[in-house]
Amino acid sequence: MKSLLVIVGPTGIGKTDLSIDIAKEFGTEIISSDSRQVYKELKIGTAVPTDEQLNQVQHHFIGNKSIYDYYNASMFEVEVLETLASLHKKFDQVVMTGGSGMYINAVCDGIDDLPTIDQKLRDDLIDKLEKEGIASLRLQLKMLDPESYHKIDLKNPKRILKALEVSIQTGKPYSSFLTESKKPRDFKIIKVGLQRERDELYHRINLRVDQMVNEGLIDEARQFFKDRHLNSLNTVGYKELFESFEGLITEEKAVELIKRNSRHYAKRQISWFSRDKDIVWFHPERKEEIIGFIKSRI
RNA sequence: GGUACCAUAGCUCAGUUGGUAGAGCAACGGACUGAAAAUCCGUGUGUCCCUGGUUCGAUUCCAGGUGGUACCA
Repeated sequence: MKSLLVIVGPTGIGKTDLSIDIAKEFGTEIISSDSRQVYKELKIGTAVPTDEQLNQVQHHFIGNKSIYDYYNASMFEVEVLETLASLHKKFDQVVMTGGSGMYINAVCDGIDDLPTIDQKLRDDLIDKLEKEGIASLRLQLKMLDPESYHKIDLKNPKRILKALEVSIQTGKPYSSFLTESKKPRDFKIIKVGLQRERDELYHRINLRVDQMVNEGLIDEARQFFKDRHLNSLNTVGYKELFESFEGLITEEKAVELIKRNSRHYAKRQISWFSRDKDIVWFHPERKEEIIGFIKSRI
Protein backbone atom coordinates (compact mmCIF):
# COMPACT_ATOMS: atom_id res chain seq x y z
CA MET A 1 0.00 0.00 0.00
CA LYS A 2 1.12 3.53 -0.73
CA SER A 3 1.93 5.75 2.20
CA LEU A 4 2.26 9.36 3.25
CA LEU A 5 5.05 10.06 5.72
CA VAL A 6 3.92 13.09 7.69
CA ILE A 7 6.60 14.96 9.61
CA VAL A 8 5.27 17.58 11.99
CA GLY A 9 6.55 19.82 14.75
CA PRO A 10 6.75 23.45 15.78
CA THR A 11 8.47 26.13 13.77
CA GLY A 12 12.26 26.01 14.01
CA ILE A 13 12.42 22.44 15.29
CA GLY A 14 14.36 21.16 12.25
CA LYS A 15 11.69 19.72 9.96
CA THR A 16 13.26 20.84 6.69
CA ASP A 17 16.63 19.14 7.13
CA LEU A 18 15.16 15.92 8.44
CA SER A 19 12.51 15.75 5.72
CA ILE A 20 15.13 16.05 3.02
CA ASP A 21 17.09 13.20 4.57
CA ILE A 22 13.96 11.07 4.82
CA ALA A 23 12.91 11.85 1.26
CA LYS A 24 16.38 10.88 0.02
CA GLU A 25 16.30 7.67 2.04
CA PHE A 26 13.05 6.66 0.37
CA GLY A 27 13.93 8.18 -3.00
CA THR A 28 10.86 10.35 -3.10
CA GLU A 29 9.57 13.94 -3.05
CA ILE A 30 8.22 16.36 -0.46
CA ILE A 31 4.85 18.06 -0.07
CA SER A 32 5.05 21.15 2.13
CA SER A 33 2.12 21.66 4.49
CA ASP A 34 2.79 25.24 5.44
CA SER A 35 0.11 27.86 5.02
CA ARG A 36 2.62 30.67 4.41
CA GLN A 37 5.35 29.02 2.39
CA VAL A 38 2.84 28.61 -0.44
CA TYR A 39 3.17 32.32 -1.18
CA LYS A 40 5.91 32.92 -3.69
CA GLU A 41 6.49 36.48 -2.49
CA LEU A 42 7.29 35.41 1.08
CA LYS A 43 10.66 33.74 1.22
CA ILE A 44 12.86 35.01 4.00
CA GLY A 45 10.17 35.51 6.63
CA THR A 46 8.63 32.08 6.15
CA ALA A 47 11.96 30.26 6.17
CA VAL A 48 11.44 28.42 2.91
CA PRO A 49 14.10 25.82 2.12
CA THR A 50 17.21 27.23 0.44
CA ASP A 51 17.83 26.76 -3.28
CA GLU A 52 20.44 24.21 -2.39
CA GLN A 53 17.90 22.25 -0.36
CA LEU A 54 15.24 22.57 -3.06
CA ASN A 55 17.72 21.18 -5.58
CA GLN A 56 18.32 18.09 -3.50
CA VAL A 57 14.70 16.96 -3.36
CA GLN A 58 11.70 18.02 -5.42
CA HIS A 59 9.31 20.07 -3.23
CA HIS A 60 5.65 20.81 -3.85
CA PHE A 61 3.40 23.57 -2.48
CA ILE A 62 6.18 26.04 -1.91
CA GLY A 63 5.79 29.35 -3.71
CA ASN A 64 2.91 28.04 -5.82
CA LYS A 65 0.48 30.82 -4.88
CA SER A 66 0.56 34.58 -4.65
CA ILE A 67 -0.16 36.68 -1.58
CA TYR A 68 -2.93 38.27 -3.66
CA ASP A 69 -4.72 34.92 -4.08
CA TYR A 70 -7.42 33.68 -1.77
CA TYR A 71 -6.39 30.37 -0.27
CA ASN A 72 -7.58 28.08 2.48
CA ALA A 73 -7.26 24.64 4.05
CA SER A 74 -9.95 23.08 1.91
CA MET A 75 -8.32 24.20 -1.32
CA PHE A 76 -5.08 22.79 0.05
CA GLU A 77 -6.76 19.46 0.74
CA VAL A 78 -8.07 19.17 -2.81
CA GLU A 79 -4.80 20.18 -4.45
CA VAL A 80 -2.62 17.99 -2.27
CA LEU A 81 -4.78 14.92 -2.86
CA GLU A 82 -4.43 15.48 -6.59
CA THR A 83 -0.68 15.93 -6.43
CA LEU A 84 -0.32 13.01 -4.08
CA ALA A 85 -2.24 10.71 -6.40
CA SER A 86 0.15 11.46 -9.23
CA LEU A 87 3.22 11.16 -6.99
CA HIS A 88 2.02 7.82 -5.70
CA LYS A 89 2.12 6.53 -9.26
CA LYS A 90 5.88 7.02 -9.14
CA PHE A 91 6.68 6.53 -5.47
CA ASP A 92 5.46 4.14 -2.80
CA GLN A 93 6.17 6.73 -0.13
CA VAL A 94 5.72 10.48 -0.24
CA VAL A 95 6.87 12.83 2.51
CA MET A 96 4.68 15.66 3.76
CA THR A 97 6.12 18.15 6.20
CA GLY A 98 5.05 21.45 7.63
CA GLY A 99 3.68 23.18 10.69
CA SER A 100 0.15 24.15 9.72
CA GLY A 101 -1.94 21.78 11.80
CA MET A 102 -5.20 22.53 10.12
CA TYR A 103 -3.75 22.02 6.65
CA ILE A 104 -2.27 18.70 7.75
CA ASN A 105 -5.60 17.58 9.20
CA ALA A 106 -7.34 18.59 6.00
CA VAL A 107 -5.09 16.21 4.07
CA CYS A 108 -5.06 13.36 6.58
CA ASP A 109 -8.67 13.40 7.79
CA GLY A 110 -10.44 15.70 5.37
CA ILE A 111 -12.71 18.57 6.27
CA ASP A 112 -16.42 18.78 5.65
CA ASP A 113 -17.77 20.22 2.43
CA LEU A 114 -18.94 23.78 2.81
CA PRO A 115 -19.89 26.31 0.19
CA THR A 116 -17.39 28.98 -0.77
CA ILE A 117 -18.50 32.16 0.87
CA ASP A 118 -19.50 35.15 -1.16
CA GLN A 119 -17.02 37.95 -0.50
CA LYS A 120 -19.78 40.53 -0.19
CA LEU A 121 -21.46 38.54 2.57
CA ARG A 122 -18.18 38.18 4.41
CA ASP A 123 -17.46 41.89 4.16
CA ASP A 124 -20.96 42.76 5.34
CA LEU A 125 -20.63 40.55 8.41
CA ILE A 126 -17.24 41.99 9.27
CA ASP A 127 -18.78 45.42 8.90
CA LYS A 128 -21.57 44.43 11.24
CA LEU A 129 -19.05 43.09 13.74
CA GLU A 130 -17.21 46.40 13.73
CA LYS A 131 -20.31 48.55 13.97
CA GLU A 132 -22.56 46.55 16.28
CA GLY A 133 -20.10 44.43 18.19
CA ILE A 134 -19.79 40.72 18.72
CA ALA A 135 -22.98 40.49 20.83
CA SER A 136 -25.05 41.30 17.77
CA LEU A 137 -23.45 38.46 15.80
CA ARG A 138 -23.97 36.09 18.70
CA LEU A 139 -27.65 36.91 18.78
CA GLN A 140 -27.99 36.30 15.07
CA LEU A 141 -26.18 32.97 15.42
CA LYS A 142 -28.46 31.94 18.26
CA MET A 143 -31.43 32.33 15.95
CA LEU A 144 -29.93 30.80 12.82
CA ASP A 145 -27.93 27.96 14.37
CA PRO A 146 -28.63 27.28 18.05
CA GLU A 147 -26.48 24.16 17.97
CA SER A 148 -23.37 26.06 16.92
CA TYR A 149 -24.27 28.78 19.38
CA HIS A 150 -23.92 26.29 22.20
CA LYS A 151 -20.89 24.57 20.80
CA ILE A 152 -18.49 27.19 19.55
CA ASP A 153 -16.38 29.72 21.41
CA LEU A 154 -18.64 32.76 21.55
CA LYS A 155 -15.75 35.03 22.43
CA ASN A 156 -13.94 34.22 19.22
CA PRO A 157 -15.22 36.46 16.41
CA LYS A 158 -13.77 34.27 13.66
CA ARG A 159 -15.69 31.23 14.83
CA ILE A 160 -18.94 33.14 14.94
CA LEU A 161 -18.32 34.72 11.56
CA LYS A 162 -17.66 31.34 9.95
CA ALA A 163 -20.83 29.79 11.35
CA LEU A 164 -22.90 32.82 10.34
CA GLU A 165 -21.48 33.05 6.83
CA VAL A 166 -22.40 29.46 6.08
CA SER A 167 -25.79 29.61 7.79
CA ILE A 168 -26.82 32.78 5.97
CA GLN A 169 -25.51 31.82 2.57
CA THR A 170 -27.03 28.33 2.53
CA GLY A 171 -30.13 28.95 4.60
CA LYS A 172 -29.16 25.89 6.62
CA PRO A 173 -27.39 25.88 9.98
CA TYR A 174 -23.61 25.64 9.84
CA SER A 175 -23.74 22.75 12.30
CA SER A 176 -25.73 20.67 9.81
CA PHE A 177 -22.69 20.57 7.52
CA LEU A 178 -20.41 19.07 10.15
CA THR A 179 -20.21 15.31 9.99
CA GLU A 180 -17.51 14.77 12.61
CA SER A 181 -16.19 11.91 10.54
CA LYS A 182 -12.87 11.28 8.84
CA LYS A 183 -12.75 10.97 5.09
CA PRO A 184 -11.29 7.64 3.97
CA ARG A 185 -7.89 7.80 2.29
CA ASP A 186 -6.47 5.17 -0.05
CA PHE A 187 -2.99 5.51 1.40
CA LYS A 188 -1.43 4.74 4.76
CA ILE A 189 -0.55 7.70 6.96
CA ILE A 190 2.50 7.54 9.22
CA LYS A 191 3.01 10.51 11.50
CA VAL A 192 6.33 11.50 13.01
CA GLY A 193 6.47 14.39 15.49
CA LEU A 194 9.66 16.29 16.25
CA GLN A 195 10.37 17.70 19.68
CA ARG A 196 13.24 19.29 21.60
CA GLU A 197 13.78 20.86 25.00
CA ARG A 198 11.80 24.09 25.11
CA ASP A 199 14.89 26.22 25.86
CA GLU A 200 16.71 24.74 22.92
CA LEU A 201 13.77 25.30 20.58
CA TYR A 202 13.43 28.92 21.64
CA HIS A 203 17.14 29.49 21.24
CA ARG A 204 16.92 28.16 17.67
CA ILE A 205 13.93 30.37 16.94
CA ASN A 206 15.71 33.47 18.23
CA LEU A 207 18.80 32.68 16.17
CA ARG A 208 16.73 32.06 13.07
CA VAL A 209 14.98 35.41 13.38
CA ASP A 210 18.34 37.18 13.61
CA GLN A 211 19.44 35.25 10.57
CA MET A 212 16.31 36.30 8.65
CA VAL A 213 17.06 39.92 9.45
CA ASN A 214 20.62 39.46 8.16
CA GLU A 215 19.28 37.91 4.98
CA GLY A 216 17.10 40.94 4.29
CA LEU A 217 13.77 40.32 5.98
CA ILE A 218 13.23 44.03 6.55
CA ASP A 219 13.53 44.84 2.86
CA GLU A 220 11.30 41.92 1.96
CA ALA A 221 8.63 43.20 4.32
CA ARG A 222 8.99 46.80 3.17
CA GLN A 223 8.25 45.66 -0.36
CA PHE A 224 4.78 44.51 0.72
CA PHE A 225 3.98 47.28 3.17
CA LYS A 226 1.34 48.54 0.75
CA ASP A 227 -0.35 45.13 0.89
CA ARG A 228 -0.28 44.82 4.67
CA HIS A 229 -4.08 44.44 4.90
CA LEU A 230 -3.93 41.09 3.04
CA ASN A 231 -4.59 38.00 5.12
CA SER A 232 -1.51 36.36 3.67
CA LEU A 233 0.55 39.11 5.29
CA ASN A 234 -1.11 38.76 8.66
CA THR A 235 1.95 36.69 9.44
CA VAL A 236 4.62 36.66 12.11
CA GLY A 237 7.71 38.34 10.76
CA TYR A 238 5.81 40.78 8.59
CA LYS A 239 3.06 42.25 10.73
CA GLU A 240 5.54 43.38 13.38
CA LEU A 241 7.74 45.12 10.79
CA PHE A 242 4.69 46.84 9.29
CA GLU A 243 4.10 48.40 12.67
CA SER A 244 7.64 49.72 12.73
CA PHE A 245 7.24 51.13 9.20
CA GLU A 246 4.18 52.96 10.46
CA GLY A 247 6.31 54.43 13.21
CA LEU A 248 4.39 52.74 16.01
CA ILE A 249 7.40 50.82 17.32
CA THR A 250 11.13 50.80 16.66
CA GLU A 251 12.67 48.34 14.28
CA GLU A 252 14.57 46.81 17.17
CA LYS A 253 11.31 46.30 19.05
CA ALA A 254 9.75 44.72 15.98
CA VAL A 255 12.52 42.15 15.80
CA GLU A 256 12.05 41.39 19.48
CA LEU A 257 8.32 40.90 18.88
CA ILE A 258 8.97 38.62 15.93
CA LYS A 259 10.98 36.39 18.23
CA ARG A 260 8.33 36.39 20.92
CA ASN A 261 5.45 35.83 18.51
CA SER A 262 7.36 33.00 16.85
CA ARG A 263 7.77 31.39 20.27
CA HIS A 264 4.05 31.80 20.94
CA TYR A 265 3.28 30.32 17.55
CA ALA A 266 5.51 27.34 18.29
CA LYS A 267 3.65 26.80 21.55
CA ARG A 268 0.30 26.81 19.76
CA GLN A 269 1.62 24.26 17.31
CA ILE A 270 2.79 22.06 20.17
CA SER A 271 -0.69 22.25 21.72
CA TRP A 272 -2.31 21.36 18.43
CA PHE A 273 -0.07 18.39 17.63
CA SER A 274 -0.06 16.99 21.14
CA ARG A 275 -3.75 16.26 20.74
CA ASP A 276 -3.07 13.91 17.84
CA LYS A 277 -2.53 10.47 19.32
CA ASP A 278 -1.32 9.03 16.01
CA ILE A 279 1.90 11.04 16.18
CA VAL A 280 5.00 9.23 17.41
CA TRP A 281 7.56 11.66 18.81
CA PHE A 282 11.32 11.82 18.23
CA HIS A 283 14.23 14.19 18.67
CA PRO A 284 15.06 15.60 15.20
CA GLU A 285 18.64 14.33 15.41
CA ARG A 286 17.52 10.71 15.87
CA LYS A 287 17.42 10.21 12.16
CA GLU A 288 18.25 6.50 12.15
CA GLU A 289 15.58 5.77 14.73
CA ILE A 290 13.03 7.70 12.74
CA ILE A 291 13.88 5.90 9.53
CA GLY A 292 13.71 2.59 11.37
CA PHE A 293 10.34 3.49 12.76
CA ILE A 294 8.98 4.42 9.34
CA LYS A 295 10.30 1.21 7.79
CA SER A 296 8.57 -0.81 10.47
CA ARG A 297 5.26 0.82 9.62
CA ILE A 298 5.21 0.90 5.85
C1' G B 1 39.57 50.38 54.35
C1' G B 2 35.23 54.07 55.77
C1' U B 3 30.18 55.95 55.01
C1' A B 4 25.43 55.68 52.69
C1' C B 5 21.90 53.05 50.01
C1' C B 6 20.11 48.44 48.02
C1' A B 7 19.01 42.86 48.10
C1' U B 8 11.17 40.55 46.99
C1' A B 9 8.72 36.21 40.60
C1' G B 10 12.85 34.76 34.81
C1' C B 11 13.64 40.60 34.29
C1' U B 12 12.48 45.75 36.09
C1' C B 13 10.34 47.03 40.47
C1' A B 14 6.05 48.07 44.12
C1' G B 15 4.38 46.51 49.00
C1' U B 16 3.36 44.64 53.88
C1' U B 17 2.18 50.80 60.51
C1' G B 18 4.85 42.75 62.05
C1' G B 19 -0.34 38.22 60.44
C1' U B 20 4.14 34.27 54.60
C1' A B 21 3.20 39.28 48.89
C1' G B 22 1.75 42.17 43.98
C1' A B 23 2.33 45.09 38.87
C1' G B 24 4.36 45.45 33.94
C1' C B 25 7.09 42.62 30.63
C1' A B 26 8.69 37.68 29.93
C1' A B 27 6.84 32.74 30.84
C1' C B 28 3.29 28.64 31.32
C1' G B 29 -1.45 25.74 30.08
C1' G B 30 -5.51 25.10 26.70
C1' A B 31 -9.19 25.55 22.48
C1' C B 32 -9.37 25.07 17.26
C1' U B 33 -13.79 21.92 10.78
C1' G B 34 -12.49 26.52 4.53
C1' A B 35 -8.58 33.73 6.99
C1' A B 36 -5.05 28.83 10.93
C1' A B 37 2.19 31.88 11.23
C1' A B 38 -4.99 33.36 11.95
C1' U B 39 -8.34 33.83 16.07
C1' C B 40 -9.76 33.02 21.11
C1' C B 41 -9.65 31.45 26.46
C1' G B 42 -7.15 30.53 31.06
C1' U B 43 -2.73 30.64 34.91
C1' G B 44 1.47 34.16 39.57
C1' U B 45 5.15 30.46 38.65
C1' G B 46 8.28 33.15 45.10
C1' U B 47 13.52 29.78 50.89
C1' C B 48 10.73 38.04 50.13
C1' C B 49 19.92 37.07 50.20
C1' C B 50 21.94 34.09 54.71
C1' U B 51 22.42 33.34 60.13
C1' G B 52 20.96 34.71 64.79
C1' G B 53 17.87 38.00 68.13
C1' U B 54 13.13 40.36 69.77
C1' U B 55 7.96 38.56 69.19
C1' C B 56 2.33 34.33 69.88
C1' G B 57 4.05 35.39 64.86
C1' A B 58 9.61 38.37 61.07
C1' U B 59 9.85 39.12 54.15
C1' U B 60 8.90 43.57 57.32
C1' C B 61 12.14 45.54 63.43
C1' C B 62 17.46 44.73 65.53
C1' A B 63 22.62 42.64 65.06
C1' G B 64 26.17 40.19 62.27
C1' G B 65 27.47 38.07 57.59
C1' U B 66 27.45 37.84 52.17
C1' G B 67 26.73 40.25 47.45
C1' G B 68 25.91 44.82 44.68
C1' U B 69 25.86 50.30 43.74
C1' A B 70 27.51 55.27 44.86
C1' C B 71 30.62 58.53 47.31
C1' C B 72 35.01 59.33 50.53
C1' A B 73 39.87 57.57 51.15
